[in-house]
Amino acid sequence: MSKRDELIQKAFELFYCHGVHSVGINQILVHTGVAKKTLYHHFSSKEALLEAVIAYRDARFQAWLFGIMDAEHTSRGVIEAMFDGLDQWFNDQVSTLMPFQGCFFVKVNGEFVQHRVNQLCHAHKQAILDYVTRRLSAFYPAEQASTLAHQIVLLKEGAIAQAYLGQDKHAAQVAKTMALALLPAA
Amino acid sequence: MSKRDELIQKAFELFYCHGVHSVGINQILVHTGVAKKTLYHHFSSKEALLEAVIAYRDARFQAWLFGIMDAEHTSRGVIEAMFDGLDQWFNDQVSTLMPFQGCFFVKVNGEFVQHRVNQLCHAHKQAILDYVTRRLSAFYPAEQASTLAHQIVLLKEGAIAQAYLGQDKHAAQVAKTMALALLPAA
DNA sequence: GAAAAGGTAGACCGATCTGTCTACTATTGT
DNA sequence: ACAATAGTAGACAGATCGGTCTACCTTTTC
Repeated sequence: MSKRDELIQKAFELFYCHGVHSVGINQILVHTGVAKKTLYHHFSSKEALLEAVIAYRDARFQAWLFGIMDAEHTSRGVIEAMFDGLDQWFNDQVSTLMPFQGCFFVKVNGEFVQHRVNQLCHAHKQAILDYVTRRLSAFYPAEQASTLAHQIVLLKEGAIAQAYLGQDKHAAQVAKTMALALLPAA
Repeated sequence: MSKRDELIQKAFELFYCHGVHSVGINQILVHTGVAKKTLYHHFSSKEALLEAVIAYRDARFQAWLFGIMDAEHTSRGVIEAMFDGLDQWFNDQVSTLMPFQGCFFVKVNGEFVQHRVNQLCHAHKQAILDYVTRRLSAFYPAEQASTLAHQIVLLKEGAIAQAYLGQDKHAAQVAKTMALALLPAA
């Protein structure tokens, strides 16, 4: 793994756990053993590093989530896979994600206002909404698929919030029950 | 309004908008016109101020939310009032709260880890869960009321997340529809 | 009318922050 | 072989951070 990737990986871990503004550049350097010059060779600023971290997490998260949903080919299967995946994430059974500490994008978004970072975080959520909408469009008319997708991503966000701040490790199952009830009885 | 309350009020506004770690003590002093000595006369540290801010927001938010729900005396009425209230909040029609910028407690919680403020933020969410559970207990058996309450607060958190980061100003209505569908047809 | 409490302005301290820079070394591609 | 690239250690600059302190003023209360 290149020094660049090491920096992104470790910066993500620290940002995810402690928050962006609480973690200094020097902390990242100590934890990686990388020289400061090297960091600023790859990234023009802490903010540039943060953007790379966001892109990294976005790619990882989408690969994981869409990966388990792609394997399903019924509307019920797609939704079940999604919330079963969340349940595994909440209970730290997904090695490719880090130990669950809420949604990285929600956390980062909360530390900035009217900033490019906010657009990137929103784009991540939009990509998931678009994916769910597209998958449901295979089973329902466009308008119904869109409505359902909005409901399901709302349940997903609610489950993440409840699992983290609400400390409810069963939140994914609660959300799953509600999500499946939304699907028309075939 | 006492200087102490002015500090709490303005600190909340700045923390809510920019995040706790992004806002310095000196910024709060400039925006209030209060002397630094006065701040440290009322609060032993920035952290003590933050705890007072959390207590302030907690009291304000609960007074608002429980106020509109207390007026209802049917299960449907209670739930409708809750999500109608959220809808007004998301669309900046609640003067006692500040312009909507997501959940303050979710944001603050995300900036700390294994810290006293995490407990305080969790306590806020727990208080809301307890209130909803208690209100529903008037209409349903204890176990059913508890299950319903968990579902309802999950929908509430999902709505807040979608309204803020998802930029969906209709999220409360989406959640409301799902919430009402959970109630047994009387 | 004296004491106590609450207030102001702002200098100051030590720590930490992001980011720059010098000087040097190792690797790699052509 | 040589130039470009990637790397090291760490001093340094300038700004900002939370927090302390001196010196002085105003209001309230007994």
